[in-house]
Amino acid sequence: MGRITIRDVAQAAGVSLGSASRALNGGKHVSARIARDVAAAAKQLGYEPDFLARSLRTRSSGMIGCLVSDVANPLYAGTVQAAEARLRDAGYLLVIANTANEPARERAAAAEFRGRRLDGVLVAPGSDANNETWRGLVAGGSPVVILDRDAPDGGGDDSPWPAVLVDHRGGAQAATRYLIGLGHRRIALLTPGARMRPGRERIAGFQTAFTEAGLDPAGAIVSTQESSMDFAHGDALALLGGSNRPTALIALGTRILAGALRAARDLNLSLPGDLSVLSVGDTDLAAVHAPAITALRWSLEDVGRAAAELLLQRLRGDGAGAATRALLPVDLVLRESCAAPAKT
Amino acid sequence: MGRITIRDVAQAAGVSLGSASRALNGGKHVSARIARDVAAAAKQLGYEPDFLARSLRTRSSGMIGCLVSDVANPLYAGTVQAAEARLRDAGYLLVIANTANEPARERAAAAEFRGRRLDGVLVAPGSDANNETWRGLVAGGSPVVILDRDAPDGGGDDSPWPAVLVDHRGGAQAATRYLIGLGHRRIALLTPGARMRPGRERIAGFQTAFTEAGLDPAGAIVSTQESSMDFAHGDALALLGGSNRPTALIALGTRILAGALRAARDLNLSLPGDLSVLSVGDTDLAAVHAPAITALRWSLEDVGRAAAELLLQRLRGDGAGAATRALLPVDLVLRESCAAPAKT
DNA sequence: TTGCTCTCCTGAAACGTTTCCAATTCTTCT
DNA sequence: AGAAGAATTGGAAACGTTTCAGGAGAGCAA
Repeated sequence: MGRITIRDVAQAAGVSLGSASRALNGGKHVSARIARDVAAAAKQLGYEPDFLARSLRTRSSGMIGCLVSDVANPLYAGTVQAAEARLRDAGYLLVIANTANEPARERAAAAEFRGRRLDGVLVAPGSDANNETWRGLVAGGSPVVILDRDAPDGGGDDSPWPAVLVDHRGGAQAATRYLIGLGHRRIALLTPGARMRPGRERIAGFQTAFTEAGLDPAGAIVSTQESSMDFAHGDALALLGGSNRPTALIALGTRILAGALRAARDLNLSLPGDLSVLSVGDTDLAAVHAPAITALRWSLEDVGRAAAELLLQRLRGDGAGAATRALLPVDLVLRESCAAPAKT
Repeated sequence: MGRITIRDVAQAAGVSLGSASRALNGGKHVSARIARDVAAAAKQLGYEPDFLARSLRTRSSGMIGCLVSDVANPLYAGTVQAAEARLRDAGYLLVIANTANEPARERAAAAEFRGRRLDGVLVAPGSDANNETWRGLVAGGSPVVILDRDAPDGGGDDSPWPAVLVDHRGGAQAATRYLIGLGHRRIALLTPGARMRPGRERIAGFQTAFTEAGLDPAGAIVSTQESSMDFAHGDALALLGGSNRPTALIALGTRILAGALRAARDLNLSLPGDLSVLSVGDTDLAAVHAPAITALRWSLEDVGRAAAELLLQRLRGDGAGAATRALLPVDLVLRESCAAPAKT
C-alpha cells in the first residue's frame, strides 16, 4: 500500500481522474457536487498532492534558487531570510547554494539550478567580472534578480537585468561629507576590494565627497582588503601607526570594523578623541561598542523583500511595465564615535 | 524547439531510449561503442538531464530540507552553511524554511516538505514541546536529523532520533566553575528560556556547578528572556541596578550580551573590576569588545558538518550500525572580562 | 547442429500530475 | 419545439526519465 494519489481520490469520489484534478485545483468547469465530493474524499483519505509530478507536467518547480557567496555573513543572512519569508508566502521554496566565492562552485550551482528547473534565481555572485556564471544562469531561461551587484554587460541604468541595489555611493558620500564637515582632512576607507559593486560604489562616493569639497584627494586613503579580521587588523595597525596617520576611519562590516577597533586599542588611540570611526553597516558590534559607533545603515530586510517582489513580478508575467530595479537608501546613524580631529 | 531530452540524444546516437539512459548512468550491460556514441551525442547536443523527471521516477528528489527558526541568527547561519557545503558535495540541494518560531509555520513547512518528497530533513524547531511538527516531519518517511534539540519522546540517550547535540551543560558548568573559582558567589545567567534544549542544558550545568561546589544555590540567578537586545538590556539594568547585585554575568549570544554590556555601561560598571562578564557563544562582539569577553565556544561548522554526515549515512542506508548521535564539545576561551569580585 | 547461458539491446510500462479533446448534458433563445 | 451555445465530464495523452520483461545474437559444451 503506497502513497495516496489523485487516482485514489477520484475513485473514492466516484469521478474521473481529470475531474478530480480540476476540482482540487479549484479550476472552473466543475459542478458543486463534484467539488464537494472530491474535497471530502481527499480530506478523508489524507491526500497530499505530489509536487514533483505536478512540476514535471507544469514545467514549474515552485522553487527559487539563491546563489550567494556566504550565507553565514550577517549581511546576506538577513537578506536571505526576508526573501525566503516573502517567497514562501507566495508558495515558493528557497534553495540556497553557497559559493564561497569560488567561480567553479558558482558555475556548478548554476548548472544544478538549470537541471532542476528552478523557476527563478536570486543571485549575488562573488565577483562582477565572472561572465561564465551569468551566462549559465541566463541559459536556464528563468528570471534572475540581482542582489546588489552590477550586471555584466554595461551596468547602465537601462540594463535589462532586474536588480535590487543599495545606494552605497550616496551613503559613503554622506558619511564622508559628515567627517569632512567635522574637520577631518585625512580619512581612510577600509573596504573589501573594488571587485564588487558595493566596494566600487563606496569608493566612488568617498572620493566624490573629497573632490566636491575641493580637498586634496590624497587625503582620501583607500585601503582594500579581504573581509578578514586579522588582515584588517594588520592593515589598520600599519595605517594608524605610520606618520601622518588619518584622523578618521570608515570601516566596513563587523569583521573589518573589529580589526580596526582592535588596532586602535593596541595603539592606545582613544575614540573619538584621537580617532573618529564610522562603520559601514550597522551591526550589533557598532551599536554596543563603547563608544557607540556612528554607522551607515540600510535595511537587509528591505533588500530581501524587494528582491523577492521583483522576482515574483516576473514570475507572474507582468514584467513588461514593472520597474526593473530598486535603489534602496542608506542612512547615517549618528552615535558617539566621531568628533572633530585633535588640533595639530 | 524545446529542451533537449534523452530521447534526442538516443536518436542522435542511433540507439534506443533505454540504452541511452543506461549509458548515461554508467550502468552495466552497455557496450563500449554505445557508451562512447551516447556520451558524444550528449555532449554535442548539450544534453542536461531533467532532475524533476528523474525524481518522479526514482522517488528521490535529491533535496534536503532545513527547518530552522532563524537563519539570520549567526548561530544557525554558520551551521546551515557548513551543512549545505557537505550536502552539495554529495549531490543534494538544501532547501531552507524559516519558521520564525511560529508553530503554524513549522507545520506548514513540514507539510510542504512532505509534498515535495524531500529526501531528508535537518531540523531545529523553535520549541521542543511542539509534537505536531515532529509528527508532521516523521510522516514523510524520510530521515530526520535533529540539530541541538531534544526529541519529543524521552530525550534519553537511547532515543531513536539521530541528533547532533552541543554539550551546553558541560560548557555552562565549566564556565560557572571558573567564575566560582575566581571567588564569585552571586552569578546571573541570562539565557533564552528553558523552552529549548540549549537553554535547559545550560541552566542545568549552571546549577550543577553551584551545588557541586556546596554553595548557596540562591546565588545562581537564572534570568530567562527572549533573544531581544532591548529586552535583555532592561532586564540586565534591573538585575545590576538592584541591591545585592550579582558580581558576574553569563550572557548568551550577541544580542543578549550586547544588551547586558549596554546596561553595564549605563550603570558605570567597569569590566572586569565591578562586573565579570562571560559570553555563551564566541561572537565577533565578544572577541573585539574592550575588554575582550571570555567566552564559551563551540564550532558551528562542526555541528553542520556532523548533521550532514549523519543524514547522508541514513540516506545511504547504513543507518543500522552507525552512531545515532554526536555530542560536540564546548570550550572556554579565556580573555579579559573576568576577574575576582571586588572585596565587599 | 542443438541447446543453454550470457550479454547487449529494444520497446514499453511505469512515476503522479495536468490538460487537451471530444462527448455529453444543461441552458437559453428564436 | 428545435437548435445553437455553454457548461461539465470522462478518457487519454503528455511531461522526461528509469527500469522491467523479454528478444536477438554470440559463445560454448555436448
